Amino acid sequence: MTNRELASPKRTGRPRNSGRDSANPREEILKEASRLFTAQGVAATTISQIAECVGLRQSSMYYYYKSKEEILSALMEKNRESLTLAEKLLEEDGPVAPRLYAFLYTDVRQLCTAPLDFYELEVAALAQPQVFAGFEEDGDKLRDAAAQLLALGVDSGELRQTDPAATALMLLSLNEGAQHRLWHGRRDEEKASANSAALAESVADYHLSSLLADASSLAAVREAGRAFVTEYEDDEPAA
Amino acid sequence: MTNRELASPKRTGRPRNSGRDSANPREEILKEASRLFTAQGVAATTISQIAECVGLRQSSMYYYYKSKEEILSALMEKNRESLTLAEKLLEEDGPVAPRLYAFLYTDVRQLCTAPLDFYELEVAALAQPQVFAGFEEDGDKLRDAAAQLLALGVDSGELRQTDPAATALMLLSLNEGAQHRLWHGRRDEEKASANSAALAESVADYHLSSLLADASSLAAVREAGRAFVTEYEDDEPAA
DNA sequence: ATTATCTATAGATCTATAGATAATGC
DNA sequence: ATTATCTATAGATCTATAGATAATGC
Repeated sequence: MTNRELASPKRTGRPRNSGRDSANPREEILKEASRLFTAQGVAATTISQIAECVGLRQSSMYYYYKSKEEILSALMEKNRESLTLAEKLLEEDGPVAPRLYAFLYTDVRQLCTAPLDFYELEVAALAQPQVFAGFEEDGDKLRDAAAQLLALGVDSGELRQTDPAATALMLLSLNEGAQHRLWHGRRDEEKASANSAALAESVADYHLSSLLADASSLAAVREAGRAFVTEYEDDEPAA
Repeated sequence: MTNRELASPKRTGRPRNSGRDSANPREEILKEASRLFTAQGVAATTISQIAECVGLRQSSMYYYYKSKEEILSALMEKNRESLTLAEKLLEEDGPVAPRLYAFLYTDVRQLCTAPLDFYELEVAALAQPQVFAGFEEDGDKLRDAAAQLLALGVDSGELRQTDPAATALMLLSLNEGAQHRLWHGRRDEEKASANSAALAESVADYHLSSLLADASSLAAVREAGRAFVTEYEDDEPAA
């Protein structure tokens, strides 16, 4: 509010009618777009609505993004993090269960703090197959990584006997379902972020209760898993 | 194909341009609509497209449904069955675990064989709050029923110690997430229906592995649970 | 001169209504 | 006469482009 004068030291270009200004319009468009997409659904949201929220005229949006699909593509890029973590975790040594815990915890957190409900992205991908090429492929890779972790754990005896591929589907289905519940009830941005950590822990606990051969080891697995999580969190600089 | 003459013994009203005919246009519209909604998303589907698939002109759709929202409301009615089952199961006597199994199994099956991906309904509900009044309410009731079953099982010692309300969320999240995965990969109607029974069993097994105090009782619980399922399936006449 | 915005608008849908029409029913 | 469809179309959006304009930069 009060930073309007401070933050705009003589910007170039014609001023906005709305008076509002932005240091990084591309980012602000993504932010408002994801808010509207979540509140109304992607298809029900128009370029005009996004423009209005940002403080621009409808046609000025085309200076930044040529279409709604370009906005979605940009948002998608932010949804690809847990795959790299999963692949790193596969290469670690030592017990599997804590790595599985870390994977599950991080996946839920990432889904919950991503800029857009995962299901909305999926539906958008349906309508625009060519734009969203890598999308399905990433999903397959994530499922494979989870299945590999599970297979390792079954072999080592840490996890009870299950079919890794089928169980990987259970893992990812619950993660996404849980994510969706959090998003769907979302009105309060702050609260959702706080809740995402608690939710991620509940989900990871639930999975390991189902999977561990020795249920009494849960507490120790959880603690070791958390160590991985903080380690990898520190790797990436805070956004 | 060859039943065209047999099936249309002198119908009243102006004939369709398309030549095609239908004994129950309202039902056929719902069928084609849900097919298109699933393939493209609700918002991306137009009345014209539905009309074309049914073999009608766009404006003739208004003879049956006044808007896309009316079509959605009609589809929603078919998504309300597992709530009644859950409430019946709460009133049964005897061990809780088999009842929980039956509830979970039936919920997944119902979600998978419903005419529309549950998430699509939710997004539609967002956009049309007044039309979809009872929708959120039904979801709350279902969650409460699941929590009550869990609480009973924890009290009786059949299930391990958990927070019933939080765990109920896990149950329903996985069910919906699993349902969504099946729908999303859907091209082949026949196959999806066959898979839904296998998926429902996997999901119910996974949950009970997580929840049972004594993991070795799973096989017995599954069998007792199946008995409930067939009992209640026989109650309702086949659609 | 460059940049970021604006206004105006053509064209493409999509919705929803009015009124005509082609069957059967009586 | 009744029913189920049709054709035609007004009105409401929404998209996407062309070209003008109001700042700063040099």
